[in-house]
Amino acid sequence: MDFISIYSQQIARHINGMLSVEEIAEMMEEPKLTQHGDLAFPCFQLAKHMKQSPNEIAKWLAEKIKSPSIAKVEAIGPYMNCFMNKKRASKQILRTIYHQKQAYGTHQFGEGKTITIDFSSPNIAKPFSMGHLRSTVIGNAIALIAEKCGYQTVRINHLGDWGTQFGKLIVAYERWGDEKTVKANPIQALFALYVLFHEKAEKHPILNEEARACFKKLEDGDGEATQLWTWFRKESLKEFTKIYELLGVTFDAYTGEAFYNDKMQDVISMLQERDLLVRSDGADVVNLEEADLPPCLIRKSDGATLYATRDITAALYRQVHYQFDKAIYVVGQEQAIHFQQVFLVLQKLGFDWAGNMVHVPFGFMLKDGKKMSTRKGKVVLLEEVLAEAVKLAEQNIEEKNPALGNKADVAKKVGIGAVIFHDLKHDRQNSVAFNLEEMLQFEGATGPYVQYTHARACAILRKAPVSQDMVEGLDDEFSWPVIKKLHHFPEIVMASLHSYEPSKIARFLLELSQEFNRYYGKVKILHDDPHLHDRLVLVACSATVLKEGLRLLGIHAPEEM
RNA sequence: GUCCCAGUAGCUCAGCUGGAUAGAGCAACAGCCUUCUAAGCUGUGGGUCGCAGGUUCGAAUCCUGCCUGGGACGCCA
Repeated sequence: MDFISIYSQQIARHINGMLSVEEIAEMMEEPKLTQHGDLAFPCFQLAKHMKQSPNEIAKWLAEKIKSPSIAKVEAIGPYMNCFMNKKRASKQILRTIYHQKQAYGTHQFGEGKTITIDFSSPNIAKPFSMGHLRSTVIGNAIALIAEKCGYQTVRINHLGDWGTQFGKLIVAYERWGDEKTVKANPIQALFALYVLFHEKAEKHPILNEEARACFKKLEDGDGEATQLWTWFRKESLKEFTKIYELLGVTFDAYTGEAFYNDKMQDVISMLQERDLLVRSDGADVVNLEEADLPPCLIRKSDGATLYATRDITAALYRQVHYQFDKAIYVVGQEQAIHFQQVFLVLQKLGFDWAGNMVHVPFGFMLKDGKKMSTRKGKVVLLEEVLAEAVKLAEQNIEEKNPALGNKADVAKKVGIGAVIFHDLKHDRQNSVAFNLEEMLQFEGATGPYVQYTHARACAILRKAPVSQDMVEGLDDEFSWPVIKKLHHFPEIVMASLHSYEPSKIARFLLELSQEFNRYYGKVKILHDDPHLHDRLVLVACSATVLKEGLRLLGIHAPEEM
């Protein structure tokens, strides 16, 4: 049941091949105003071919079109507005959804293919800040959407557990830290040391060199440094796991940067064999001038490796290990050049699959108009924000539905859903200004609004469950906007994956909720008349799509709230 | 200096593969719960779509230049 092809085919029949069905479909528009029908075909192009005014053509052609699927075609100016046969269309749409249930919107084009998704990837020994929320929820949603499209996904948490920062941390710990403080409150203590290091290093730059030397020691397998590193990493993971559980995010691998420490030599040798490695100011780089990119640093002058070295190594490992058809990196936009460099170096090494790697950038979480800086200690902790959201949800429940059974569970789903949805409803490229008040808003265009709509639908179905599978279809003007929205879900899922934009689903859910709530306000669903059953099917289908859409964003849909 | 992203209602944002009268939410104001969950619905007010050119029958949307904000640009990640 594809409105556009039905209408396009009808038009093509009467225009003597001046335009192909595909060309017609391409021009088809969805009118902004409901009184303009379900589809609009502008006649400007035809006017050129037929050497008549578009208005005349619209008038003439509108009268020719006859199809059981189309109720009427109306010429308004140069437009031919098509009104679908609501009864017939809704019958098919509702049947499909009611029959497929949560499988509605599933695609097969990804079957047999694997996508690796590198996301979240927080730095060890630092608290999980609001800044990490974006990568985590966007990556998680993309993984869920990809799975809905048939792909097998490998979710990789490329932990920032290696690099000069550990040199800094170890130096700071040895100078100013003590075991007791760190043991008592690991992340906080380590983070304090990290911030302290940056403060001191500003006055005494020599500390930076000390840190670099210390990281080199770590890379070379120095016992004491390795012991500290192992400890720091373990404590951090414990902390992160708590957050991931709260958010409901899972990973298939926690292979961080350190994992590739003993695998990088192969890459360096490969680059040397192909004469790609060049000495420059004492460091080893790959020149990328031909692509107008700055050189990619592979090895520092002290011989230690860099971020790019590890990412290249990781890509090779992943290709061998997972044989990905596509590799996605959900990492902030400030790293765009880095990924261009990494992908290009892999291409220069002769790996064709480097063309299947894509950086999915996103905007910053801003605080006071600026990027949050971990180095200066200016962070907002995600854990605190989540706790605040859950608390607020609890208050809301107490106020609005005190009789609710499992309050704590629902509060968690609603509070956390609000935070995730707030992040995902924006275009991923846009920066998001951190605004706690806005994030904890439960009314209007929010996650709880969608959840509430779902809960409302569920409440009706509890009172009057759908009793049989037959669907006759609805032809009233109130249900039609809801049915049309439901019909769009599969294409939204696909578009959302192709553009790596979970926000498309988030906005779709808001629109669907709005249409459903309008319907709910205008029509007494449980009214006992011959259409009761079909209305209940519509409610059931709406609930299914709302729940499934939220699931794709990593958000729960409680049945009561 | 070069490159990337953004600039649309008081605020937060959709719309951007060109098409009819530029849409939501928040905030403000006015209504709607003896009837399916008011975390909802209905209505009112609010816009030189950053600026200036250009392409086109038609530009918020495409092109060029400029302005503003954010970011990136070899030994951090």
